[in-house]
Amino acid sequence: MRLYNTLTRQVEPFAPVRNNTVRMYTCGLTVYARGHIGNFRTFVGVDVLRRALKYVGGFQMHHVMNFTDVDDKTITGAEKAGLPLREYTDQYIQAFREDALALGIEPVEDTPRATDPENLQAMADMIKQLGEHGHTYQTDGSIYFKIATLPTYGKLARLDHEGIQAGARVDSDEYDKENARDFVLWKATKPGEPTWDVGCGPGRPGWHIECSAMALRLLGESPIDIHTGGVDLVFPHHENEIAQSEGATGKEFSKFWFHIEHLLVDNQKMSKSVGNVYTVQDVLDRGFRLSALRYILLSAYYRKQLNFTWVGLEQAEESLRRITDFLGRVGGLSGGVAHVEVATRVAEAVQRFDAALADDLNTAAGLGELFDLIRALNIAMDARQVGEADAPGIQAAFDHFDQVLGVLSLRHAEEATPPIPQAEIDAGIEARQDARRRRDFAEADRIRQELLDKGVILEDGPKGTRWKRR
RNA sequence: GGCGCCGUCGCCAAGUGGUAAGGCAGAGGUCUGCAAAACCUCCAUCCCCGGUUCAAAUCCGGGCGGCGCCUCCA
Repeated sequence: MRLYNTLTRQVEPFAPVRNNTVRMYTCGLTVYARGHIGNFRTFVGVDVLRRALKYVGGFQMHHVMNFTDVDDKTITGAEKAGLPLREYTDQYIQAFREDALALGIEPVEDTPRATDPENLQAMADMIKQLGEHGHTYQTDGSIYFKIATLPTYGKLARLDHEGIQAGARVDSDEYDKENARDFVLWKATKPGEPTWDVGCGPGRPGWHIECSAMALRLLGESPIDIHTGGVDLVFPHHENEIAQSEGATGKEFSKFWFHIEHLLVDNQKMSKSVGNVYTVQDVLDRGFRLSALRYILLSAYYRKQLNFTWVGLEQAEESLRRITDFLGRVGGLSGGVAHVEVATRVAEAVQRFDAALADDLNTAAGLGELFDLIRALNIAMDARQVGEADAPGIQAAFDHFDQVLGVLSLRHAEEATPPIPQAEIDAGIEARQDARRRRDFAEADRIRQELLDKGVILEDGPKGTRWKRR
């Protein structure tokens, strides 16, 4: 398996440093609001990485994804809502879990929260360690990381430090720093803010320290194998995580840095001021299924910006329909022996699919292989060169594709939920069959239209009539 | 201002030196009570201009256009 590494700006062969288990950390959501579809591009992208490592690479996973449940936004939000911080962030964590599930994102092994006592303790320990190594200083009860003490600072982002220093838009925090590039590890208590005293003086953690501390606490000794997140985290977040972790341990923090490009809406980054922020719920409200959203996210290379449009969602619906229709056709095969040619063609497709995914997660090329196989098998089925005995092998191949893509099973679950009671559909199909036998086609068409209006499409095939969701 | 990415058919999107995958949409046909689905056929020379090469969408230079990062941010 080969992956692009932001640290080296190159595609490199990947293997876990320790044994067969990949130790991976993902910077999760800051839970001050419901996650938007841009957030979920990242999380679906990470999910595909995770699945590819498991099902193509054959590795085990120890995957940590955190929730940032304390920062300026969560504190302000909780205050506005009149809720305790923990209670306020709970609701968005819950919402994230629901959205993630609905998008077919596999649960990860650990989902720590910054304010869990053991994590705050780990942060304090790391800050102490940094102090012992001479990387910190204090001002007014806050503790800062002194970048000048770490010569390798900037190796990930490769930014022009002089430029940062001279820039007018540097951190406008009220906290005093010796140097604009320095960043805060622990913020001294301010009136009305939540505060913890775990050995760094009363206060709350800076943003970056939580990820360093939780990653090493849960994944063990560095280097970990992969650290992931959205591109916008490269600087300063990930750069600072490296500074903290490597400053504290003296060892490399992570072998691979994996970043997912932004989802754009209307060709722009989503932002509240532009008014182009959509949530998972918004997609549902427009009558789309989340399998279509996941499909869109899968249809482009993760390192390229992806422009989200509603037209694109419609196209994704249709593409997905082609796959599920094909699978339905395979499921309806009857009679006939197994064909060697079919098995060979299927094996070829699986092999190519895996190769595409192993090549830095080329899901678009993988989908291309999948559709090529569909065409080939459709032609073969028309020529009656595919038998019922071939079906399990074909099914197994698509199950494999979907272990990585995670979109067909999602679609299946959606399809299985009828828009109207199953009995009503069955009754309609039955009544229509009667009408057709009587050659009362007007009545047959009326019934079909009636069901269509209720969101059920009927299709007549050799094995009778089947239905699917509109 | 600094750094970086991108520009491939109407739309989406692979391909990064050997003569343009795939999906959606569209046109014609086969099949069907009619549909739907499926199948067949058709549908691009890769933003522009130079250069390197036997050979470039793919490499180099210069334009034009879009986006992102440099500040909280997926």
